[in-house]
Parts: sequence; structure tokens; C-alpha cells
Amino acid sequence: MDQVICTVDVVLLTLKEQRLNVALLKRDREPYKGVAALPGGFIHAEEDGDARDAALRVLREKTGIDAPYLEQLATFSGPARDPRGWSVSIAYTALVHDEVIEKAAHPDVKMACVDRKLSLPFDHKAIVDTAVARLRSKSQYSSLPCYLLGASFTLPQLQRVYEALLAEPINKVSFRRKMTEMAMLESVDGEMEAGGAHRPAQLYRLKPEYRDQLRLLERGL
Amino acid sequence: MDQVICTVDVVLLTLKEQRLNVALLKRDREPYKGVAALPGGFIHAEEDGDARDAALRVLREKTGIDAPYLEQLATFSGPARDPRGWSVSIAYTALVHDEVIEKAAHPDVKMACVDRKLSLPFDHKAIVDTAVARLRSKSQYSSLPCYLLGASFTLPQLQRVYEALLAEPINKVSFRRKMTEMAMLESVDGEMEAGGAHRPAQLYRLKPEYRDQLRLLERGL
DNA sequence: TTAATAGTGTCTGTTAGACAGTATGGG
DNA sequence: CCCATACTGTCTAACAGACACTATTAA
Repeated sequence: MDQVICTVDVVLLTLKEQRLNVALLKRDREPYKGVAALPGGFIHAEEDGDARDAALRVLREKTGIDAPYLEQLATFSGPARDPRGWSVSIAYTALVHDEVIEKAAHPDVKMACVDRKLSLPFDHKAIVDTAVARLRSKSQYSSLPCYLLGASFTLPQLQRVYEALLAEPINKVSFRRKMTEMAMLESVDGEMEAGGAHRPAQLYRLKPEYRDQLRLLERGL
Repeated sequence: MDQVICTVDVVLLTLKEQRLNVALLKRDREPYKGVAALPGGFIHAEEDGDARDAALRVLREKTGIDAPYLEQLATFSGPARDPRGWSVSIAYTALVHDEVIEKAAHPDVKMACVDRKLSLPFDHKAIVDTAVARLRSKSQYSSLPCYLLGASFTLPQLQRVYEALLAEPINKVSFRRKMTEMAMLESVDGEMEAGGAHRPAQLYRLKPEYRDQLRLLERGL
């Protein structure tokens, strides 16, 4: 049997000031010791139930973040991507609200804007690019961007998230029609957004059944 | 380092009489020797450039089919899916025209309709279901179904493929507008579909630049 | 000519976007 | 009151689907 190294990597994304950021971690061992890279690690056959469990474990151990929205991205493989030998990395995308990362406040985790030129070890740049492209693509026709916000949020906030991801303004009336069509939100009564000198916006949250399951539109935004 | 078995599996799909069929191969070794399963095998670190190469190699060795449309589906993993131990299978979907399979005429390959109840070893049923769901979903907004036809085909043929995959009739005028919008086809001049006592249909083929690259619609069919 | 299917012009209903109006908070 | 932003009603433009009409072949 040919020896193949089997790892998972996590592209942990969040929005900071309307810009997509990815979590990078200073590597604590060779190869690339001390270099910022995606949180990742070997699959532990004795403890991990599957690759997804491994990704959740790695994220918890390395960043202190627990149970984010997580979906499999793709698997990257080949003899050259890791100097230790022929390797497979099952990559996952995790989406969290900015606050989750700030609360975890892990000292070795640095957020980097994905629009900047990133210089990353292994093929991590390609993995990040794939994750970002997938997120932006799915934002056109799904509820995925909701996971970049907290437990409750207003429609104007959500629209700004979609607009940041799609990098284009969205018609307010159409946006609201589409959110109604997706029928994934329920209003949180009585609670309104605090803040400015203006009418406060209604708060919403994902219906429980869609907390882990995407909602799709027949026709995109 | 924990020992993880690293394999690839291929869901080779084709349309036979407007029904999606998957290629199954009688296994020639344990486990499940003699049982029909997806074509698959171990990654060979010395010869495979990456997992995709492994999938192409496996498909060529086991079915005689070379260079089909191939895309990564997902990776399946866990301690229980293979009796030999904790395993990872990087699954690929291959699409080919029915004739390609008939010409290969591999004696151990049997096509099975995916709508029938399939009893498959490992987690191959789940892999097939995932591949079929992905294909049907992408058929709503992409050129993917083209790869289930040969090098050239007519628009009525292509529409029947879309209708078979989506399991619903499509408006002819809209369908043609959408194909024009995708702008992935070029007419094959002078050549017409032979056959019935009626006006023959114009033949088209994928433009060279889209032979291996999907074309997407802004808004689905 | 008829039958059968290919391909198109056009009308209509549906949907998306523009715009302007009302609603509701703070100052 | 004013301003700012949330929300909504409604008009218009764009698009999708229905339908009918023409085109082209074989018998």
C-alpha cells in the first residue's frame, strides 16, 4: 500500500467591516514552522468519527472555536503540496460571526483579508481561493451568508452582508421579497436594533430547522 | 501517525433511454469480492499526480473508458465504511455518452438505473445518491447535461436530456433562449440529424473552450 | 398532399427593479 | 419640527412561458 498523508484543513471565514477575512494560524511545527497557514492537522483514526469530526476537532484545538457552520469544500491532493510526501487534504469551509472569533481571542490566530495578496504555505492559497469563490457563488442563490452573522440580525444587516459578498448593490425590495421567499427567517418580537437616530429595524433569526441546513432559491437574487 | 486507507471511487453516469444509469463493476477481490460496486481503488503515490489522476487511471483500468468529463464530487470518510479500517474515499463523478460505454464493452461493467433500489457495498449507495443529486441540481443552471451526449447533438436531443434529468417538461422557446444565452454551442454546418419523416434538426457541438469547462446561467432554466 | 418534428414571432402573465411614499425612532 | 433609516405600495421594464405559425423533410 502506498503511503499517503491524510489531513484536514479549515478555511474559517468571517466578515470584518464588510470584508471577508480568513483565519490564519502560526504553525507550531515543521514544515513551515512559524509561518501563518490554515488551521489543519492529521486525521486521528482512533478518535475522529469522520473527516468532518476531524475538522471540528482541529478547529476547536487550534482556535478555540466550537461548532461553527461547517461544510466540506473539496479535497486537495498530490505529491508536491506537502514536503513530507504524497498528501491528501480534505478542506472544509467554516463560517462564523466576527464576534465568535473575538470572543475566542486565540493569541496565535490572525485574521487576514482575502482580497489582499496572501502568501501561504502548501497549496493553502488555492484552498482559500476555492472557498471564497464557492461562498460568493452560493451567496447568489442561498441562505449561506446568514452564517456570517450572529444568532439574530436585521434585514438591512443581512443585505449588507450579501452586498459585501457579491460586491454589488442589491435592490432593497427584491432582497426582501427573496428573503421572504426563502422562508428561513422568523422575527424576534419586541427586540429591535439599538443605535441611531432613526427607526429601528426588526430583528430576525434563522428558524431552528435551518440552523444547519442551507435554503436555496429557485432563481438567484 | 494514524493509518488511513486512501482511495478514489468513480460514479460513472450515463443516460440510457432517458434514464440515468450508473456503472457498477463486479469486485475482483475482498472485501465484497464478486459484489457489484463503484469502480474504485487505492491511490498509487508513485504514479498518480493527484486524486483526479487516480480516478482517471482507475476508470481506464477497470472500465476501459478514457478521459471522460470528470469532476470531484465529495470525500467520504470514517472507520466503518470499509471493513479494512478507517478510510477516505475521494469520489468523482464522470459523465459520458451511452455510446462510449457500449464501445468500451467491458464484460464486468453493468449499468444500473439509479432510480431502482440499489444495494451496494461500502457507502457506495450514499455516494451514488450524492452524485445524482448534484447532477440534477446543476442541470438547473449549467451546461453539465451536455456531457451526457456525444460530440455533436441537436437541440431537441439536448432538451430531452435536460427534461430527463429534471424530470419535468421544459418550454421549448425558453430552453432555446437559455442555450443561446449560455453561448457554449456552435453549429456544425451542413450536418443534420438523419432519421424520421420530418424536418431534420441542426447539429451543434460544444465550443472547444467549453469541452472541459462548465457554463453557468445567471438564472436557471 | 399529409404527417411529423424543427424552429421562430409574438402575445401575455410573472417577476425584478426603480421610485416614491409612509413609519418610527432620536435630537 | 427635522433627519435618518426602516419598511411598503405601486409603476415599469425585463423575462419566461403559451401558442400559433412557418420550415423542411419522407412517404
